[in-house]
Amino acid sequence: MIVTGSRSVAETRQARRRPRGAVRDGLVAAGLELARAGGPDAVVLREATRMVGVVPNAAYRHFASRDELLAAVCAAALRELADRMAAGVARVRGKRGDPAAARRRLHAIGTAYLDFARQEPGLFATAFALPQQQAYGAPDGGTGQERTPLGHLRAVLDELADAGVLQRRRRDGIEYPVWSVVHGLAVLTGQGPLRDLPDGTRHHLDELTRTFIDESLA
Amino acid sequence: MIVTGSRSVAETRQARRRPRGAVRDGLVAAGLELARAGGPDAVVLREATRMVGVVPNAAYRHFASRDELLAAVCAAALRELADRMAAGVARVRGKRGDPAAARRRLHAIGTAYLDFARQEPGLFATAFALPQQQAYGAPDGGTGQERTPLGHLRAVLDELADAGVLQRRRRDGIEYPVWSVVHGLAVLTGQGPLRDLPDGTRHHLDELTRTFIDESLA
DNA sequence: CGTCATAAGTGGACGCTGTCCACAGTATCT
DNA sequence: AGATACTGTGGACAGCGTCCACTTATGACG
Repeated sequence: MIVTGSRSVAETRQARRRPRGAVRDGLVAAGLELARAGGPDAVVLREATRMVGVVPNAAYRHFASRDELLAAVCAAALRELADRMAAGVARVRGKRGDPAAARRRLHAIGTAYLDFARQEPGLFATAFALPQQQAYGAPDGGTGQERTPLGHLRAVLDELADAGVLQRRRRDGIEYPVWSVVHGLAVLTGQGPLRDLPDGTRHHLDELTRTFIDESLA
Repeated sequence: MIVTGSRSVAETRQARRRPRGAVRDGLVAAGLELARAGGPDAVVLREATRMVGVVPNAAYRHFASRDELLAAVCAAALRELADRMAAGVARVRGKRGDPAAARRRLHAIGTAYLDFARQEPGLFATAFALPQQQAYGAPDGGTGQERTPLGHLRAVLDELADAGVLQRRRRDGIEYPVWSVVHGLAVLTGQGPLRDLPDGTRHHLDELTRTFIDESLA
Protein backbone atom coordinates (compact mmCIF):
# COMPACT_ATOMS: atom_id res chain seq x y z
CA MET A 1 0.00 0.00 0.00
CA ILE A 2 1.16 3.41 -0.90
CA VAL A 3 -1.10 5.53 1.22
CA THR A 4 0.44 5.94 4.63
CA GLY A 5 -1.40 4.83 7.71
CA SER A 6 -3.52 6.90 10.00
CA ARG A 7 -0.47 8.60 11.58
CA SER A 8 0.45 11.72 9.68
CA VAL A 9 3.79 11.98 8.00
CA ALA A 10 4.76 14.60 10.49
CA GLU A 11 4.22 12.16 13.30
CA THR A 12 6.10 9.31 11.75
CA ARG A 13 9.07 11.04 10.24
CA GLN A 14 9.54 13.94 12.58
CA ALA A 15 9.20 13.74 16.31
CA ARG A 16 7.07 16.48 17.74
CA ARG A 17 9.16 19.60 17.58
CA ARG A 18 10.07 20.92 20.99
CA PRO A 19 9.93 24.52 22.16
CA ARG A 20 12.78 26.78 21.21
CA GLY A 21 16.09 25.82 22.73
CA ALA A 22 14.66 22.82 24.49
CA VAL A 23 16.80 20.34 22.62
CA ARG A 24 19.95 22.30 23.25
CA ASP A 25 19.21 22.63 26.93
CA GLY A 26 18.26 18.98 27.09
CA LEU A 27 21.54 17.97 25.51
CA VAL A 28 23.52 19.96 28.04
CA ALA A 29 21.48 18.52 30.88
CA ALA A 30 21.99 15.01 29.54
CA GLY A 31 25.68 15.67 29.11
CA LEU A 32 25.85 16.91 32.67
CA GLU A 33 24.24 13.70 33.81
CA LEU A 34 26.73 11.62 31.88
CA ALA A 35 29.62 13.70 33.19
CA ARG A 36 28.38 13.27 36.73
CA ALA A 37 28.40 9.52 36.32
CA GLY A 38 31.62 9.08 34.41
CA GLY A 39 33.61 12.26 33.92
CA PRO A 40 34.29 14.12 30.70
CA ASP A 41 35.01 11.02 28.62
CA ALA A 42 31.54 9.73 29.38
CA VAL A 43 29.96 12.70 27.66
CA VAL A 44 29.13 10.93 24.43
CA LEU A 45 27.10 12.81 21.90
CA ARG A 46 24.96 9.95 20.68
CA GLU A 47 24.02 8.93 24.19
CA ALA A 48 22.98 12.46 25.02
CA THR A 49 20.75 12.65 21.96
CA ARG A 50 19.23 9.31 22.93
CA MET A 51 18.37 10.68 26.35
CA VAL A 52 16.72 13.70 24.81
CA GLY A 53 14.84 11.44 22.43
CA VAL A 54 16.26 12.76 19.23
CA VAL A 55 18.41 11.42 16.43
CA PRO A 56 22.20 11.90 16.73
CA ASN A 57 22.42 14.40 13.90
CA ALA A 58 19.99 16.73 15.63
CA ALA A 59 22.80 17.69 17.98
CA TYR A 60 24.64 19.29 15.10
CA ARG A 61 21.93 21.92 14.78
CA HIS A 62 23.01 23.23 18.19
CA PHE A 63 26.68 22.33 18.47
CA ALA A 64 29.32 22.29 15.78
CA SER A 65 30.95 19.22 17.27
CA ARG A 66 31.06 16.97 20.27
CA ASP A 67 33.76 19.18 21.73
CA GLU A 68 31.47 22.16 21.64
CA LEU A 69 28.83 20.23 23.52
CA LEU A 70 31.47 19.17 26.01
CA ALA A 71 32.52 22.78 26.43
CA ALA A 72 28.95 23.73 27.33
CA VAL A 73 28.80 20.89 29.84
CA CYS A 74 32.12 21.96 31.34
CA ALA A 75 30.88 25.49 31.77
CA ALA A 76 27.77 24.23 33.51
CA ALA A 77 29.81 22.01 35.83
CA LEU A 78 32.09 24.90 36.67
CA ARG A 79 29.11 27.10 37.44
CA GLU A 80 27.79 24.49 39.82
CA LEU A 81 31.12 24.40 41.62
CA ALA A 82 31.13 28.17 41.89
CA ASP A 83 27.59 28.17 43.24
CA ARG A 84 28.47 25.66 45.91
CA MET A 85 31.41 27.76 46.96
CA ALA A 86 29.18 30.81 47.19
CA ALA A 87 26.63 28.86 49.21
CA GLY A 88 29.34 27.65 51.58
CA VAL A 89 30.54 31.18 52.15
CA ALA A 90 27.01 32.48 52.62
CA ARG A 91 26.32 29.96 55.37
CA VAL A 92 29.02 31.48 57.56
CA ARG A 93 27.63 34.09 59.91
CA GLY A 94 29.52 37.09 61.14
CA LYS A 95 29.89 40.67 60.03
CA ARG A 96 32.05 41.63 57.13
CA GLY A 97 35.24 42.93 58.65
CA ASP A 98 35.26 40.58 61.61
CA PRO A 99 38.64 38.81 61.39
CA ALA A 100 37.40 35.56 62.85
CA ALA A 101 34.44 35.46 60.48
CA ALA A 102 36.69 36.20 57.54
CA ARG A 103 38.88 33.27 58.50
CA ARG A 104 35.85 31.02 58.75
CA ARG A 105 34.75 32.14 55.31
CA LEU A 106 38.09 31.18 53.85
CA HIS A 107 37.79 27.78 55.46
CA ALA A 108 34.26 27.43 54.15
CA ILE A 109 35.27 28.18 50.60
CA GLY A 110 38.01 25.57 50.69
CA THR A 111 35.74 23.04 52.29
CA ALA A 112 33.06 23.60 49.68
CA TYR A 113 35.65 23.07 46.97
CA LEU A 114 36.90 19.82 48.45
CA ASP A 115 33.42 18.57 49.21
CA PHE A 116 32.34 19.14 45.65
CA ALA A 117 35.39 17.32 44.35
CA ARG A 118 34.58 14.34 46.55
CA GLN A 119 30.81 14.25 46.26
CA GLU A 120 30.81 14.84 42.52
CA PRO A 121 34.10 13.54 41.17
CA GLY A 122 32.76 13.27 37.65
CA LEU A 123 31.50 16.84 37.57
CA PHE A 124 34.65 18.13 39.21
CA ALA A 125 36.86 16.47 36.63
CA THR A 126 34.62 17.77 33.88
CA ALA A 127 34.71 21.32 35.18
CA PHE A 128 38.44 21.43 34.50
CA ALA A 129 38.48 19.37 31.33
CA LEU A 130 37.46 21.99 28.83
CA PRO A 131 38.74 20.99 25.43
CA GLN A 132 40.02 24.44 24.46
CA GLN A 133 39.85 28.21 24.95
CA GLN A 134 37.90 30.18 27.51
CA ALA A 135 38.77 32.36 30.46
CA TYR A 136 37.07 31.43 33.71
CA GLY A 137 38.10 34.29 35.85
CA ALA A 138 40.35 36.45 33.77
CA PRO A 139 43.82 36.50 35.35
CA ASP A 140 43.62 40.24 35.77
CA GLY A 141 40.14 40.53 37.21
CA GLY A 142 38.90 43.43 35.19
CA THR A 143 35.80 42.91 33.10
CA GLY A 144 35.44 39.38 34.43
CA GLN A 145 32.49 37.62 35.92
CA GLU A 146 31.93 37.10 39.62
CA ARG A 147 30.12 33.79 39.50
CA THR A 148 33.37 31.93 39.16
CA PRO A 149 35.55 30.01 41.63
CA LEU A 150 38.36 32.51 41.34
CA GLY A 151 35.97 35.41 41.81
CA HIS A 152 34.60 34.01 45.06
CA LEU A 153 38.06 33.26 46.36
CA ARG A 154 39.20 36.78 45.58
CA ALA A 155 36.29 38.29 47.45
CA VAL A 156 37.13 36.35 50.58
CA LEU A 157 40.81 37.18 50.37
CA ASP A 158 39.96 40.85 49.97
CA GLU A 159 37.91 40.63 53.11
CA LEU A 160 40.82 38.97 54.91
CA ALA A 161 43.08 41.81 53.86
CA ASP A 162 40.54 44.41 54.94
CA ALA A 163 40.17 42.72 58.29
CA GLY A 164 43.91 42.84 58.77
CA VAL A 165 44.35 39.07 58.91
CA LEU A 166 46.29 39.04 55.68
CA GLN A 167 49.04 41.58 55.33
CA ARG A 168 48.35 44.04 52.54
CA ARG A 169 51.70 43.54 50.85
CA ARG A 170 51.08 39.79 50.66
CA ARG A 171 47.60 40.10 49.26
CA ASP A 172 48.58 40.60 45.64
CA GLY A 173 48.36 37.39 43.66
CA ILE A 174 48.03 35.18 46.69
CA GLU A 175 44.79 33.77 45.33
CA TYR A 176 46.81 31.59 42.98
CA PRO A 177 48.89 29.70 45.54
CA VAL A 178 45.82 29.30 47.72
CA TRP A 179 43.77 28.03 44.83
CA SER A 180 46.63 25.74 43.88
CA VAL A 181 46.88 24.01 47.23
CA VAL A 182 43.20 23.31 47.43
CA HIS A 183 42.92 22.30 43.80
CA GLY A 184 46.00 20.15 44.02
CA LEU A 185 44.71 18.38 47.08
CA ALA A 186 41.35 17.84 45.43
CA VAL A 187 42.95 16.36 42.33
CA LEU A 188 45.49 14.19 44.11
CA THR A 189 43.02 12.74 46.58
CA GLY A 190 40.28 12.53 43.98
CA GLN A 191 41.11 10.82 40.72
CA GLY A 192 44.83 11.20 41.46
CA PRO A 193 47.36 8.92 43.13
CA LEU A 194 46.10 9.64 46.64
CA ARG A 195 42.60 8.42 45.99
CA ASP A 196 41.23 5.59 48.07
CA LEU A 197 42.84 6.86 51.20
CA PRO A 198 40.82 6.09 54.32
CA ASP A 199 38.49 8.93 55.23
CA GLY A 200 40.36 9.58 58.43
CA THR A 201 43.62 10.20 56.62
CA ARG A 202 41.79 12.38 54.15
CA HIS A 203 40.43 14.63 56.86
CA HIS A 204 43.85 14.78 58.42
CA LEU A 205 45.19 16.02 55.11
CA ASP A 206 42.43 18.61 54.93
CA GLU A 207 43.43 19.84 58.35
CA LEU A 208 47.08 19.94 57.39
CA THR A 209 46.29 21.94 54.31
CA ARG A 210 44.18 24.37 56.30
CA THR A 211 46.96 25.12 58.76
CA PHE A 212 49.37 25.21 55.85
CA ILE A 213 47.35 28.05 54.37
CA ASP A 214 46.88 29.80 57.69
CA GLU A 215 50.60 29.75 58.38
CA SER A 216 51.36 31.31 55.06
CA LEU A 217 48.84 34.12 55.53
CA ALA A 218 50.36 35.46 58.70
CA MET B 1 46.26 -20.70 -9.34
CA ILE B 2 46.27 -22.64 -6.13
CA VAL B 3 49.92 -23.02 -5.44
CA THR B 4 51.12 -20.01 -3.48
CA GLY B 5 53.93 -17.87 -4.81
CA SER B 6 57.58 -18.03 -3.98
CA ARG B 7 57.16 -16.38 -0.59
CA SER B 8 56.69 -18.96 2.11
CA VAL B 9 53.50 -19.09 4.07
CA ALA B 10 55.39 -17.96 7.11
CA GLU B 11 56.49 -14.83 5.36
CA THR B 12 53.12 -13.89 3.95
CA ARG B 13 50.91 -14.64 6.87
CA GLN B 14 53.17 -13.97 9.78
CA ALA B 15 55.58 -11.09 10.03
CA ARG B 16 58.99 -12.06 11.30
CA ARG B 17 58.63 -12.73 14.99
CA ARG B 18 60.43 -10.26 17.18
CA PRO B 19 62.59 -11.03 20.22
CA ARG B 20 60.87 -11.72 23.48
CA GLY B 21 59.03 -8.76 24.92
CA ALA B 22 59.92 -6.53 22.00
CA VAL B 23 56.33 -6.03 20.94
CA ARG B 24 55.20 -5.21 24.42
CA ASP B 25 58.01 -2.72 24.94
CA GLY B 26 57.36 -1.27 21.51
CA LEU B 27 53.70 -0.77 22.30
CA VAL B 28 54.52 1.08 25.50
CA ALA B 29 57.08 3.22 23.68
CA ALA B 30 54.60 3.99 20.94
CA GLY B 31 51.95 4.79 23.53
CA LEU B 32 54.38 7.10 25.26
CA GLU B 33 54.97 8.86 21.97
CA LEU B 34 51.25 9.28 21.41
CA ALA B 35 50.75 10.48 24.96
CA ARG B 36 53.54 13.01 24.57
CA ALA B 37 51.83 14.44 21.52
CA GLY B 38 48.23 14.40 22.67
CA GLY B 39 47.75 13.32 26.25
CA PRO B 40 46.10 10.15 27.54
CA ASP B 41 43.19 10.24 25.10
CA ALA B 42 45.63 10.07 22.22
CA VAL B 43 46.89 6.69 23.36
CA VAL B 44 44.92 4.63 20.91
CA LEU B 45 45.65 0.95 20.76
CA ARG B 46 45.35 0.46 17.03
CA GLU B 47 47.67 3.35 16.28
CA ALA B 48 50.27 1.96 18.67
CA THR B 49 50.16 -1.43 16.97
CA ARG B 50 50.51 0.29 13.62
CA MET B 51 53.65 2.05 14.81
CA VAL B 52 55.10 -1.23 16.01
CA GLY B 53 54.17 -2.80 12.69
CA VAL B 54 51.85 -5.42 13.99
CA VAL B 55 48.17 -6.20 13.66
CA PRO B 56 45.79 -4.68 16.29
CA ASN B 57 44.98 -7.99 17.90
CA ALA B 58 48.60 -8.67 18.68
CA ALA B 59 48.32 -6.13 21.47
CA TYR B 60 45.94 -8.42 23.29
CA ARG B 61 48.71 -10.97 23.77
CA HIS B 62 50.40 -8.45 26.06
CA PHE B 63 47.59 -6.35 27.50
CA ALA B 64 44.12 -7.42 28.47
CA SER B 65 42.65 -4.18 27.23
CA ARG B 66 43.46 -0.71 26.04
CA ASP B 67 43.20 0.49 29.62
CA GLU B 68 45.94 -1.88 30.66
CA LEU B 69 48.19 -0.53 27.95
CA LEU B 70 47.35 2.98 29.07
CA ALA B 71 48.23 2.03 32.63
CA ALA B 72 51.66 0.91 31.49
CA VAL B 73 52.14 4.15 29.61
CA CYS B 74 51.03 6.15 32.65
CA ALA B 75 53.54 4.34 34.82
CA ALA B 76 56.30 5.09 32.34
CA ALA B 77 55.34 8.76 32.18
CA LEU B 78 55.30 8.95 35.94
CA ARG B 79 58.72 7.37 36.12
CA GLU B 80 60.06 9.95 33.73
CA LEU B 81 58.68 12.72 35.92
CA ALA B 82 60.29 11.16 38.96
CA ASP B 83 63.61 10.84 37.17
CA ARG B 84 63.57 14.49 36.17
CA MET B 85 62.90 15.46 39.76
CA ALA B 86 65.80 13.34 40.92
CA ALA B 87 68.05 14.86 38.27
CA GLY B 88 67.02 18.35 39.32
CA VAL B 89 67.85 17.60 42.93
CA ALA B 90 71.15 16.00 41.99
CA ARG B 91 72.26 19.09 40.12
CA VAL B 92 72.20 21.15 43.31
CA ARG B 93 75.59 21.22 45.00
CA GLY B 94 76.09 21.51 48.70
CA LYS B 95 76.54 19.08 51.54
CA ARG B 96 73.69 17.17 53.02
CA GLY B 97 72.82 18.99 56.20
CA ASP B 98 73.60 22.44 54.91
CA PRO B 99 70.37 24.42 55.43
CA ALA B 100 70.86 26.64 52.39
CA ALA B 101 71.56 23.67 50.16
CA ALA B 102 68.52 21.87 51.49
CA ARG B 103 66.39 24.87 50.63
CA ARG B 104 67.83 24.96 47.14
CA ARG B 105 67.06 21.29 46.73
CA LEU B 106 63.44 21.87 47.65
CA HIS B 107 63.28 24.64 45.08
CA ALA B 108 64.91 22.41 42.50
CA ILE B 109 62.41 19.64 43.02
CA GLY B 110 59.50 22.01 42.56
CA THR B 111 61.07 23.59 39.52
CA ALA B 112 61.68 20.22 37.92
CA TYR B 113 58.05 19.33 38.50
CA LEU B 114 56.76 22.52 36.93
CA ASP B 115 59.22 22.38 34.05
CA PHE B 116 58.14 18.87 33.21
CA ALA B 117 54.50 19.89 33.29
CA ARG B 118 55.21 22.71 30.86
CA GLN B 119 57.68 21.06 28.55
CA GLU B 120 55.73 17.82 28.31
CA PRO B 121 52.10 18.64 28.93
CA GLY B 122 50.91 15.45 27.28
CA LEU B 123 53.13 13.22 29.37
CA PHE B 124 52.33 15.14 32.52
CA ALA B 125 48.61 14.76 31.99
CA THR B 126 49.13 11.09 31.22
CA ALA B 127 51.18 10.48 34.35
CA PHE B 128 48.15 11.36 36.45
CA ALA B 129 45.48 9.83 34.26
CA LEU B 130 45.76 6.24 35.30
CA PRO B 131 42.45 4.51 34.61
CA GLN B 132 42.31 2.61 37.90
CA GLN B 133 44.14 1.15 40.87
CA GLN B 134 47.80 1.44 41.77
CA ALA B 135 49.75 3.06 44.55
CA TYR B 136 52.50 5.45 43.42
CA GLY B 137 54.12 6.14 46.72
CA ALA B 138 52.12 4.35 49.31
CA PRO B 139 50.55 6.93 51.67
CA ASP B 140 52.38 5.45 54.61
CA GLY B 141 55.82 5.06 53.08
CA GLY B 142 56.67 1.60 54.27
CA THR B 143 57.40 -1.02 51.66
CA GLY B 144 57.11 1.58 48.90
CA GLN B 145 59.41 2.45 46.11
CA GLU B 146 61.77 5.39 46.08
CA ARG B 147 61.76 6.18 42.38
CA THR B 148 58.53 8.08 42.72
CA PRO B 149 57.68 11.80 42.95
CA LEU B 150 56.47 11.46 46.48
CA GLY B 151 59.56 9.54 47.47
CA HIS B 152 61.90 12.23 46.20
CA LEU B 153 59.90 14.96 47.85
CA ARG B 154 59.98 13.12 51.16
CA ALA B 155 63.73 12.75 51.00
CA VAL B 156 64.21 16.47 50.55
CA LEU B 157 61.76 17.34 53.30
CA ASP B 158 63.55 14.96 55.65
CA GLU B 159 66.76 16.75 54.87
CA LEU B 160 65.10 20.09 55.60
CA ALA B 161 63.96 18.78 58.96
CA ASP B 162 67.41 17.40 59.75
CA ALA B 163 68.97 20.72 58.81
CA GLY B 164 66.62 22.50 61.18
CA VAL B 165 64.94 24.56 58.48
CA LEU B 166 61.66 22.77 58.97
CA GLN B 167 60.45 22.34 62.52
CA ARG B 168 60.26 18.70 63.53
CA ARG B 169 56.70 18.89 64.76
CA ARG B 170 55.60 20.28 61.40
CA ARG B 171 57.37 17.69 59.33
CA ASP B 172 54.77 14.98 59.64
CA GLY B 173 52.54 14.86 56.57
CA ILE B 174 53.69 18.17 55.22
CA GLU B 175 54.68 16.50 51.95
CA TYR B 176 51.03 16.47 50.96
CA PRO B 177 50.30 20.19 51.16
CA VAL B 178 53.62 20.92 49.48
CA TRP B 179 52.91 18.45 46.73
CA SER B 180 49.42 19.89 46.41
CA VAL B 181 50.54 23.47 45.81
CA VAL B 182 53.00 22.53 43.15
CA HIS B 183 50.71 20.03 41.50
CA GLY B 184 47.79 22.41 41.65
CA LEU B 185 49.81 25.17 40.07
CA ALA B 186 51.04 22.82 37.37
CA VAL B 187 47.53 21.69 36.54
CA LEU B 188 45.91 25.10 36.65
CA THR B 189 48.56 26.79 34.53
CA GLY B 190 48.92 23.77 32.27
CA GLN B 191 45.75 22.34 30.79
CA GLY B 192 43.66 24.20 33.39
CA PRO B 193 41.94 27.56 33.38
CA LEU B 194 45.17 29.50 33.88
CA ARG B 195 46.82 28.20 30.74
CA ASP B 196 47.91 30.68 28.09
CA LEU B 197 49.09 33.16 30.64
CA PRO B 198 52.04 35.21 29.47
CA ASP B 199 55.34 33.69 30.52
CA GLY B 200 56.11 36.65 32.75
CA THR B 201 52.98 36.15 34.78
CA ARG B 202 53.71 32.46 34.98
CA HIS B 203 57.12 33.02 36.48
CA HIS B 204 55.64 35.51 38.88
CA LEU B 205 53.22 32.82 40.01
CA ASP B 206 56.10 30.39 40.41
CA GLU B 207 57.86 32.89 42.62
CA LEU B 208 54.71 33.50 44.64
CA THR B 209 54.27 29.80 45.18
CA ARG B 210 57.86 29.42 46.26
CA THR B 211 57.59 32.08 48.94
CA PHE B 212 54.21 30.66 49.86
CA ILE B 213 55.90 27.37 50.63
CA ASP B 214 58.83 28.97 52.38
CA GLU B 215 56.55 30.98 54.65
CA SER B 216 54.69 27.90 55.69
CA LEU B 217 57.83 25.95 56.53
CA ALA B 218 59.09 28.42 59.10
C1' DC C 1 -3.38 36.13 4.92
C1' DG C 2 -0.31 33.79 1.79
C1' DT C 3 4.49 33.12 0.43
C1' DC C 4 8.90 31.77 1.30
C1' DA C 5 13.54 31.40 3.45
C1' DT C 6 15.48 29.24 7.16
C1' DA C 7 15.93 26.50 11.29
C1' DA C 8 15.43 21.94 13.04
C1' DG C 9 14.41 17.52 12.55
C1' DT C 10 15.20 12.55 9.87
C1' DG C 11 17.76 8.65 7.35
C1' DG C 12 21.71 6.66 5.68
C1' DA C 13 26.53 6.26 5.15
C1' DC C 14 31.67 6.41 6.11
C1' DG C 15 35.87 5.62 8.62
C1' DC C 16 37.70 4.93 13.03
C1' DT C 17 37.84 2.70 17.44
C1' DG C 18 38.03 -1.32 21.08
C1' DT C 19 37.16 -6.06 21.38
C1' DC C 20 35.97 -11.02 20.31
C1' DC C 21 36.57 -15.44 17.78
C1' DA C 22 38.84 -18.96 15.14
C1' DC C 23 43.07 -20.20 13.14
C1' DA C 24 48.13 -20.87 12.16
C1' DG C 25 52.79 -20.95 12.79
C1' DT C 26 56.79 -20.85 16.34
C1' DA C 27 59.06 -21.80 20.65
C1' DT C 28 59.63 -24.48 24.57
C1' DC C 29 59.61 -28.49 27.56
C1' DT C 30 59.76 -33.20 28.33
C1' DA D 1 60.50 -36.11 18.42
C1' DG D 2 56.08 -34.78 19.99
C1' DA D 3 52.77 -32.24 23.01
C1' DT D 4 51.69 -27.68 24.52
C1' DA D 5 51.73 -23.10 25.41
C1' DC D 6 52.81 -18.55 23.18
C1' DT D 7 52.33 -15.10 19.82
C1' DG D 8 50.98 -13.48 15.63
C1' DT D 9 47.01 -13.15 11.66
C1' DG D 10 42.31 -12.49 9.42
C1' DG D 11 37.76 -11.34 9.72
C1' DA D 12 33.91 -9.58 12.13
C1' DC D 13 30.92 -6.71 15.25
C1' DA D 14 28.95 -2.76 17.67
C1' DG D 15 29.56 1.94 18.99
C1' DC D 16 31.41 6.38 18.19
C1' DG D 17 31.85 11.22 15.74
C1' DT D 18 30.77 13.30 11.55
C1' DC D 19 29.12 14.33 6.73
C1' DC D 20 25.46 14.64 3.05
C1' DA D 21 20.87 14.74 1.14
C1' DC D 22 16.26 15.29 2.21
C1' DT D 23 11.82 16.98 4.54
C1' DT D 24 9.02 19.79 7.20
C1' DA D 25 7.52 23.19 10.82
C1' DT D 26 8.26 28.05 12.09
C1' DG D 27 8.59 32.80 11.78
C1' DA D 28 9.34 37.06 8.97
C1' DC D 29 7.58 39.79 5.38
C1' DG D 30 4.89 41.70 1.84
